[in-house]
This record gives sequence, C-alpha cells and structure tokens, in this order.
Amino acid sequence: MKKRFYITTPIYYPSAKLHIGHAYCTVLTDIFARYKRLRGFECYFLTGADEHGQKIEKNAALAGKTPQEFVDGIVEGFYKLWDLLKISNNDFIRTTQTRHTEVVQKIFSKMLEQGDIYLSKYKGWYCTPCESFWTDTQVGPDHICPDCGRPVQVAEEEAYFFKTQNYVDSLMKFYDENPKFLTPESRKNEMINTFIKPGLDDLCVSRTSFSWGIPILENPKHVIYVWLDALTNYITALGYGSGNESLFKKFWEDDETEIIHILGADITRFHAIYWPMFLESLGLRKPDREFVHGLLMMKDSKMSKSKGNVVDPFPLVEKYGVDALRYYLAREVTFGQDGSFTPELFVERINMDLANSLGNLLNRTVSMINKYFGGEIPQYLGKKTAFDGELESLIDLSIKRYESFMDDLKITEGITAVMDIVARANKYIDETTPWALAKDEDKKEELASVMNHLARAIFVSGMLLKPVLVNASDLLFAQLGINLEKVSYDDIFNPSFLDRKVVNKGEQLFPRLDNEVEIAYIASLMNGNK
RNA sequence: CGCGGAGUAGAGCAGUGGUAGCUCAUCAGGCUCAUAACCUGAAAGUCGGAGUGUUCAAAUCCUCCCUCCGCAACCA
Repeated sequence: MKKRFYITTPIYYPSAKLHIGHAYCTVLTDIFARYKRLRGFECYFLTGADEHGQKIEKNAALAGKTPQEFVDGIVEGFYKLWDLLKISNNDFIRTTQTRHTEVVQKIFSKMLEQGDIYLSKYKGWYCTPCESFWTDTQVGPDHICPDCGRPVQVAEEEAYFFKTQNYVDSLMKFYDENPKFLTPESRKNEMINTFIKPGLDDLCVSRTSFSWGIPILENPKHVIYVWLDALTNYITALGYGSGNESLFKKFWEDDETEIIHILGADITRFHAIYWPMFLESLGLRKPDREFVHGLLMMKDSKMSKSKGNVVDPFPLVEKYGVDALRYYLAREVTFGQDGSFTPELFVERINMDLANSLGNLLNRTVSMINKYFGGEIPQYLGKKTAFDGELESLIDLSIKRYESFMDDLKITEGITAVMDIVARANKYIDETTPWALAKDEDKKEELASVMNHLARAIFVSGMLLKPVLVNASDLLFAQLGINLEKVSYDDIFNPSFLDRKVVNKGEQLFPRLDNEVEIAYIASLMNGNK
C-alpha cells in the first residue's frame, strides 16, 4: 500500500454550465479523496477547467465577450458548484493560467527538440463559413458540416504532430506490465483493438485556424491544440517545470505516491494512449491507475441539451441537501458502469437508505437511550445477549469489506457494505426486544448492552459514510454525544469508545420524502431545462 | 461486417465457473423503541434465443443469432 495519493478529475470544458454528469465524476473522486484522508493518508486532489479552443472562441464572440471574460464567467459557476457539493479539491487548475501556459510551451519545445514533434500538414474536411476542420466521421457520408449543415471541402493547413510511433511498443509493454493501469478492463481491450492495432496515427498538436490557445514560441501563428494542452494540467498543477517543484516531487515523482486519474469513457483514448506517451517523451513516470467511470443516463436516453433532460444539480441540492445527492450518485450508480438518474429512483433511494434505514435507526436508538438510561450510553460490557457477538462480527467484517472495496475504487460496493451494518442493527433491535428487557429489572445489563451495541453500530456506519455524507455524519456524531474534535477513524475499533457519552436528540437526519410530491418536483426541474 | 455496452423475479439492479441474489412493489404475519418506520415469512426468474460447444460443474467461458442503448454532431 502506497502512503500518499494524487487523484484527479478531468478538467472540464467551460463552454456551458455544468450538469449532474460533471457533478457525478467530481463527487465520486471527492469521496475517494476524503476516504483516503479519513484513513490518515495524504491525498492531493486536483480538478480544473480546460479553457482553450475554437468553441470557446466562438461562444465568447456570440456572447460579445473576450474569450477570457467568457471563461471567467463560466468558471465562476464551477467554483460555486464544487463549493455547494463540498468538493475537497486541493487545487483548481485553469489552462489559461500562466503557471500552465508557460510550462506547456516548454514541454512543446522539449518535444520538438527531441524530434517527437514535427511540422507537417493537417488535411481534413473544412467548412469555410464556420472556419472549422472536421473529421471523416464528423462530416458523415454526405460530407456536410455538422455545425451549419453546408457542404465541406478538403483542405490543408500546416500543423505540428506528435510522433506516436516512437512510443507504441513501449505503451503496449506498459499495459502488459501494469494490468491495473486502465480499468474496467474492457476499456483496455477497446484501446488496443480499436486504435492501436489498426495503426495509430500521429496526433495533431497545433492549429492555425483559430487563436484562442497557447502560442507556440518557435512559430507563433500556431497555437497548441487541445490534448497536449489539456492533459499536461495534471503535472503543471503540481509545479512541474516551474520554479517550485516541491509538490511535483512529492505527488508525482515519489514512488510512494499512487497517481490516479478518474475520467469518462469519451476521453479514455487520450488518457490511455497519448498521455502515457507524452509522459514518456518527457522522461516522467506514468500514472498508476486510470479509472473510467460510466455515464449517467436519464431513463434510457442520454442526457442532452437538445432533449431537455439535463439535470441541474443546484436546485436539487438546495432542496434535498448535498448529502442526498452525493449518496445517490455514489450508491445508485455502480462506479465504472453506466447508471441512470430519475426522480423515482432518487426519491426511493433517499427514503429507503437514508430515511428509513439509517436515519430511523439513529432516531429510535437515541430515543431508547433517553428513555431507558436517561440519555447516557451504557458502558461496553462485552457480549451480554445472544445476539451481541453476531452483531460485533458483522461490524468487523463489514469494516474489512468496506476498506478493501474503497481501496480498489469500488465505491458503490463500499457503501453497501456499510448499509449491511445498518440493516443488521435494525434487525438486532427486533431480536433483542429492548422494550421487553426494560420491563424486567433483572435484564438491565442486557438492555445496557443492547444500547451500547446499537450506538456503536451507528457510530461505525457514520464514520464509514463520512466521505459521502459530509454533513450528516457530523450531525449523527453529535446526536451520539461525540465531540467532533476528538474522534478519529480508529475509534471505530474501540467498543468502549461511546461509554457514558450523552446523546442529544436532534432533528431527523433524513426526513422521509413524500414520493408523489417530490417526484413531481424533480420532474418539473428537468422539464424546466427544455 | 464502424466501435463499445446491455438483455437476470412485476419494476430497477448486483452477481465472471460450484446449491439463483439485492432494493422497491405485492400478499400474509410480528413488533411498538422509531421517520405510516422496523422485523419475519410467502409468491414471483427454464439468468434474451440457439448450440447434444468447453467443463465434473456455465447467468458466468466459446460460436452464431435477435433486441435495446451509447459513441461516431451540443454532452462527464
């Protein structure tokens, strides 16, 4: 196990507002980062914005702004959303920042000098009115501009290319030697069969047809084109090539750091093929893992602006709280597979897991401790009832399962391991029938043991869910009388940790939602975006 | 033959070789500490179809077919 982690999301493109799909990727990455920190590891978490390119240039012109003004406005929205979702990123990189642009220029120069980049001609379908190049697949069989629908012509422009042939063999070797590099594994097969085996083209890394990009020093009519600019954010953010490389040394070069990129399927190719090549060209280490997450569908069809089913996370969080949304994203959608967001699933998941199971368990337990023990959690007395041992073993087992799932980025499975504890605790109440024990003075010890065990089950669950439920876990601790300053992960292993703590019955952690009303409300939010 | 994913109980999903699972919904029962909650039990699937394919053993591997979805144009 490495002792330090560097984890990243892709940098998102600020051509429009972010939606729940971006939130999904960022929240899951955040959960992992928080999990690692909770376990006591150092974890540096980076996200950001990829701000160059023709589309930004065009959208800015349409909005009557300079490109920089335009992206500044959009990125403001990024900050707000990540703030709202309690994203714990350590840094936010913008590709328009000089700490990035200057280094990208140096990177380009180095590659050019080494002969990994050469000047040639980019040939493609060109739409004169749109001033845009398109690929074969983009123009389709009729050779029509996908933007304006008019016919396109074959055109050429001077461009720089990255020589992939220099690194193909070494990439294949890297795949072989690092089976966990790209997961899920089907993604790796896709890369090899679809892109590498048929023969990899060199990658175009500059453009002259627009100017909103990082100029190439050696030839300033060119700007650096998308991927060489975008992917390198992962190292420029750490100060690579700058005056101060301390972060870079610590979180990239040190072998004790595990480097993890989280990304979506549509950009797998660039992360899995070109990024390792760029790094090798620079003589740098490659990431340990690239984890490809699935897409969030809106009930059978992909979320898209034209279909009017884009979900805006803001009103959702405003109404249901950040924890509800974070929990839904992490639990409902198996990380690594496609999943869906629907109002029905959302309301059901929150009600069943958070309100009925966890929230209600806390509520009933605190009530009983108040009623039977004047609010003081009884001391741990060992295994006093026939069911104590079973509950304790289930807790121990669930902690182990949780840890091993989470370490392997199986976040959805990690959460279900915690919910096993909650379910078992609810059952334990029925098994031990505390209300019956309370009527018999001789059973006082058993009753005390039941309360202690219940409190511990809730405490452990709350701790394990802390990376997900960033607010509710603290509220849960507070109800159990835990001093938030004096609690740490390792306390879950101490059965006596809760002895004599005084509970505080507070608000319901997750009030039950009215199905019909809330489903209709969320549906109206989605339609409102049409 | 473009690439990829999916097809498992009424709905939504998990499950990659070893007696078919989870959540919800349904029905019956229990309990009363609790947020009409919680607990127990039942009914419900020939795991898309085909193959006298591989194997001691297949939802899981192989071959073929069918259907749906995503990518290929806004969009993680």
